[in-house]
Amino acid sequence: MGPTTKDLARAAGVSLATVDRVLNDRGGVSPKKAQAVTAAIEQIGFERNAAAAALARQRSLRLGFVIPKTGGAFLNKVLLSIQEYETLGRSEMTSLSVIRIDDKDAHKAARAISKIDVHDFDAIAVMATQSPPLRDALLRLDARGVHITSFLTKQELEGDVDFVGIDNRAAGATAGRLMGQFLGRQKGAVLPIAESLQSRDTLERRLGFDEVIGNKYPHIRPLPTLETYADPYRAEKVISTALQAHPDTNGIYLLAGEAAGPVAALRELNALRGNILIAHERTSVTEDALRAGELDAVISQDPGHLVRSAVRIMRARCERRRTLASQERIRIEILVAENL
Amino acid sequence: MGPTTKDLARAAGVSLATVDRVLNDRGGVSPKKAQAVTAAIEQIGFERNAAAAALARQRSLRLGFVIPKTGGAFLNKVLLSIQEYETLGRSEMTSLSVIRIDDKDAHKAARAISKIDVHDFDAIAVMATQSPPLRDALLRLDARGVHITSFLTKQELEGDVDFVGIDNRAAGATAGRLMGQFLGRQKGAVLPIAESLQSRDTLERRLGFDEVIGNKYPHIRPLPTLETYADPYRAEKVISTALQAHPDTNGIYLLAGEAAGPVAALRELNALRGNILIAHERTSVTEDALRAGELDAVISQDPGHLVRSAVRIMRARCERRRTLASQERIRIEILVAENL
DNA sequence: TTAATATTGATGTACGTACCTCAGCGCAAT
DNA sequence: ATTGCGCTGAGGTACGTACATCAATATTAA
Repeated sequence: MGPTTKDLARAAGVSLATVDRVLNDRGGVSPKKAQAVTAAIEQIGFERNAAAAALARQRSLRLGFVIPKTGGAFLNKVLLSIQEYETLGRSEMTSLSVIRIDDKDAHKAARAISKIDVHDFDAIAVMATQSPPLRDALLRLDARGVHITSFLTKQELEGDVDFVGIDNRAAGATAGRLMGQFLGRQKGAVLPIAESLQSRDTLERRLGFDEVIGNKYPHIRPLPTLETYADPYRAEKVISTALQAHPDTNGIYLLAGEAAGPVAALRELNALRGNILIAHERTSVTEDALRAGELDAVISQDPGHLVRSAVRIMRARCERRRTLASQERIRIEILVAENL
Repeated sequence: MGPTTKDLARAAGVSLATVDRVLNDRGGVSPKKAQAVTAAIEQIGFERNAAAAALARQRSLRLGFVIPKTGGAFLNKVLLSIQEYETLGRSEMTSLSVIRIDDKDAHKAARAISKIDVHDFDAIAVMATQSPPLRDALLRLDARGVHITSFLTKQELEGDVDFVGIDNRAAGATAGRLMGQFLGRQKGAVLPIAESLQSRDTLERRLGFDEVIGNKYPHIRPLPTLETYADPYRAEKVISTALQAHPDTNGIYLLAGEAAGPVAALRELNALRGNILIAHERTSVTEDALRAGELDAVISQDPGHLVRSAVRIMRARCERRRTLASQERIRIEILVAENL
C-alpha cells in the first residue's frame, strides 16, 4: 500500500543497503546521505511495515519489568496482568519477563540491575525508588543499548525517559469529589483509612483528596489517616476508637490497597450502612461490596492498561518510533454498582 | 516461535498445499484429511502468524460500516471515530468505508444493502432497525461471503452474528445511581430532558434510570421526560414551565445526545447551581461544564472504543479467528471534573 | 475398462523488511 | 605507492503465509 524501502531508496537516491543502515541505526553512513534518507522519509511519507519487519526480524522483543520484591495488592494485580499479557501477546512477537528487586536497599537494587545481561533484554520498565546507585546502574544499561522506561515511579536519567504511571493525586481528588457530592450539604467528618502512611501512593491520594475537600466542600472535616498495618484486629480497634471519638463521622475513605480488611471491620462494627464509603482499586472484594451496596464507589486504575501501555512504549522505543505519550495516560475509572 | 504451517503439515501427515486449502477454505479436500488437519491444529497448538499472513495477502481487509443517514450527535462522533481509525489504522492493512442508508424505510434500506458489491467488502457492520426485507438482503450478502456484524443495533440472522454495542439501559441506571447518591436524603423531583422520545437510546436510558430510582431512592420523584426537539427556544420554554410547576425539583437528567442546548437554557434560567445535573456523552461542551462546576457528572461510552471493537470483531471473522466477545464490551465511564 | 472428476503433493513466486557478505570506491596517513 | 579505513552499492537469504500451476494419483461414473 504505502511506499516501501525500495521506494525510499529511489527517492533518496541511495541504495537499499544504505536505507537499511539508516533505518536500523547500523552506522557507517555519511551525514549527507543519512540526511537525504530522513528527508525522503518525510517527503514520501514512508512508514515501516510493521508486519514485514516483525516477520523478518524473527526475534521477539524481549521486554523486562523490574518490580520490587514486596508490594501490596495492586502490585500483585500488575504482576498478574504481565503474566496475562505474556500468553496473549506472544502473537505480537514480544516476550515479557519480570525481575524482582529489593528496592528497600538501594545498593542491592543497583547490583541487581547491574547483573542484568544486556543481551537478554531490548528494553526494561523499571519500578523502583530513585537512588544514585540505581541511577548509575540504569545509565550503564542505557548506554549499552537497553531502553529504559519509568514504570509507576519516575526515574530521572537524562531527561528523555518515558514514564508510564498512574496519577494518584488525581485519583484521590476524584475520590474527594465523589465524597463531597455524596455527602451533599451534610456537615460531618470523613475518616481516611490506610494500611500505612509510608506508601507514597497513599500520601498522594490523601493530598488530592484533601485539596478537593478543602476547596469545594469546606463543611466536611477530614480526620487524620488511620493506619491498619494490614492487621484485622488492629483495624477493628483503631476504627472503632476513631468512630467513637468522632460521632459525626459520615464518610469513610479507604485509601489503602487492600479493602477487604477495613470493610470486614466496618461490617463488624455495623458502620457500613450509615456512612458513605469510597475505596480504591477494583478487586473481587470491592466489586462484591459495590453490588451489595456496602461500598458506594470505587476508584480504579486498570493495571492491565498500565502493562499494555508500558509494552507499547517499550516497543515504540525499540522500533525507534515516536511514542504517543498522550495516548498512554491511564484513565481514572469510577465504579458504582451499575457500571461494573 | 510457535509452530508454522510446515509443522502443521508434518503433524497432520499431509502436504503444505492441503494445509493451505484447509486453512483458507479453498475446498477440494477430503473430509478425512480436513479432519486430520483441524485435529493437528488443536494438537500442536498452531496459530496463524498474523504478520506473515497480512504480508502475504497483501490486500487490506475492506470493512464497511452501514450507518443510517440521519442520527444524533453520538452517531456523528461514531462517524468521526471511523474516519480517525481510517487514517490511523491503515498500517494494519484495513480500509474502512461508510455506507449511509435510509433506515426509516425498510425497503429502501434493503435495496441499498442489496446494491453492495460483494467484491468490495470482506465484512460489514450494520446499524439499522431490523426488518424482514433487510434481513433477507443481509442473508444474501452473508451467503455470498461478506461477514455481517451487528453494530449498535441487533440483527437476528442465523444466531451466530456478533454484536457490538453499548448498553443504554445500564448507562441510564448508572445515571440513576449517581443522581440518587448526589441527592442523598433530600426529597424532591428530578427532571429528565431529552431531544425527543422517539429515540430508542433515550427510552432505554430512561428505563434504566427509573429502575434504579424506583428501587433504591423511592423518595425521589422522576418527572415526565421533557422534549426539546433540539430547539433552544422551546427548550428554555418547556424547562422554565416545568421548573415552575415543580418547585421541589433539585435534580436534572439530560438524557439527550446534545447537552449544549439544555445547559444554555438552564444557565439562562439560573437553574444550574442549585440542582444536581447529570448528562450523557463526553463532548467539549460537557467537559467544559464539568470543569466549571455546572455539570456534576457525565456518563460516557467512548465511540472510539466502539469502532475499534467492531473492527477487531470483523477482522477476527475474516481471519476465521474466534472472537473474544467478552473483551468487546464498551465500558460505561463516569466523568467528574477530577478525572477528565 | 475407460473416461471423467476429485483429491493430493510438489514447487514456485510474492509480500516488505532484516541482516549478512563482499567488492569497489575515495580519501587520508604512512 | 601502499596501506588502511570509512562509505557505498549490489546481491543474496530468510521469515511464514497466500496463492497459483501442474503433475500425479485416487475415486467415481459411464
